[in-house]
Amino acid sequence: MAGTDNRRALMEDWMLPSPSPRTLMSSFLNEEFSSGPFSSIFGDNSSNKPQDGIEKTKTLVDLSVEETVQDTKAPLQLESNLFSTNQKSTSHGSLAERMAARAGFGVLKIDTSHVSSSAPIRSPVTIPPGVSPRELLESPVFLPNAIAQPSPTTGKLPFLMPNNFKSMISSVPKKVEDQSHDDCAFSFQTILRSKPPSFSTVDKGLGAFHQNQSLNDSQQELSLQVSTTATKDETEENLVKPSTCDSMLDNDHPSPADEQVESEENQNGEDASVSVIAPDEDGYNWRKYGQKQVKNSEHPRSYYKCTHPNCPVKKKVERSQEGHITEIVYKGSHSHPLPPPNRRPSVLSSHVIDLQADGSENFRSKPGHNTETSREMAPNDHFQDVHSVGLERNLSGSLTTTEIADTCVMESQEAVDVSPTVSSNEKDDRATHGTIPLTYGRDEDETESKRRWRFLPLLTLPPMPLTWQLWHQELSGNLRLLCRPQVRLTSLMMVTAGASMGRKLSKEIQTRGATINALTQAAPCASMWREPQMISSP
DNA sequence: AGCCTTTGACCAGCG
DNA sequence: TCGCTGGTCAAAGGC
Repeated sequence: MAGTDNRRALMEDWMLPSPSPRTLMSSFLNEEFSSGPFSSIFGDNSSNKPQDGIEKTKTLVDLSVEETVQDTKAPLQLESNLFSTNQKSTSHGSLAERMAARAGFGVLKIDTSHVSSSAPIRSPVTIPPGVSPRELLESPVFLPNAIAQPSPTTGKLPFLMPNNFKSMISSVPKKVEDQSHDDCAFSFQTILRSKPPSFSTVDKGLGAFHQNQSLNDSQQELSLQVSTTATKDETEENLVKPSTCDSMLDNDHPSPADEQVESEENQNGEDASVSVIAPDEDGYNWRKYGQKQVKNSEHPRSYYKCTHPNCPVKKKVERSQEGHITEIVYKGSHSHPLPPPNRRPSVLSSHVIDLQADGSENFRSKPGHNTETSREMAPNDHFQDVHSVGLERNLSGSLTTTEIADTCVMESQEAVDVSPTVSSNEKDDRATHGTIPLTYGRDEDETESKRRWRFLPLLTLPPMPLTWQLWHQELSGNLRLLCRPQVRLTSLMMVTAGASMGRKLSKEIQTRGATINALTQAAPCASMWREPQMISSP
């Protein structure tokens, strides 16, 4: 990985007024998001339930849809696709429409030449037609109810990215054709994801977001999230089913149900944001204490307990043979805050990237929603869910289009100070969790940590600095990655690589929580990747 | 050494 | 009471 200096240099470069891409994106996003009714997309989930009294929450994630991935031929058409997609995927389009469109798969290419003056940047991400950028942005993580999709590959998605960012990743399933490419050739395709039902409120809130970006953003975000939240069942269990996403994403998905999702919950019910996270990666530490083949299920059910002392939370996870999570059920509420990312055992820690400082779990969410359940339920978690986890939340649910559209600028501070009401402890906690967005190095000093990071719009958004999680790996070596910058830009990407490279990357990602840098190095072809822009805080 | 996973056995609820 | 089923325990082993 490039040293910090290098990184910085890159960042600076990035900061150079070469906004074209960004501008495009912004305008694009603005248009897209501002105009479109989110509610339609997300559906109503606005129901907020107090989670406190809930003992069990069931989040159902339907991931059946997988992203429709175009073949790798179009791998580099990311930006263009996005744009094209936009057109098609106006926010107005119904899901069905989008899906239908998707079936058509015509990938448009965008002429990026004007986007980025610098070299021939090929956009790594390809978005299938019919898919709106919004969808992309709304990665599974955003699924309302915690629909998170875990990574089929590992079964566990680190949702948090520990140190560096908190990026959580959700996974997205999808099928991709096998195409083996040179190791060097990586293409990213964005994966589509379903939208969570619950984002309606978000939509409404978006406008507001745009208007207020500043400090209040975080708060707004919170409120939005809260409102959006979710959908928790009255039931006490949270069931997460991946199928939704899958279905949305791809029809072809071979796997049965699919992929799992993760749910993060907010106590507030933000499920939405909830991102769909891999169950294992909800940020909490879990210990498997049993596995059983249940009668009416094709998949074995695994039983997990939260490893925190005295924490009664348990979860049941069903995975397909492929390792995809088909259902996640959380029971109980956490009696403790999310563990700091760096403390998290294996899974979490493994995700940590060298560069990362403290990640947030957000992405951790995984469990969703954090478990939504857990969050929802656990009083203590509230905060975390909403705030500290902040990141998670932000990413997942809260990320409104606004953020994205508006250059996605986040301040770490903002992230931290999501709410004035947050106690210092909570703040600390969040910080620990990595709620603070985009901090690159653990070592970073405050000054640095206080800097703002500017994220480029999704299309232009350079994956590099972002932490990506491996969602799934195809036999061919293709990787599905989920990226959730704190900004909430959640995106799924497909990396097309030769089998050998794919394995290599996969390992890297799984064991270390690959950073974009790592990917970049591995895939020189992905010249498009750029680090996010970091700007000094005012 | 500690933590986690695996896995067969055990327990409890229900019809 | 019995059998089925889901959930949990706990020993063994791995990392």
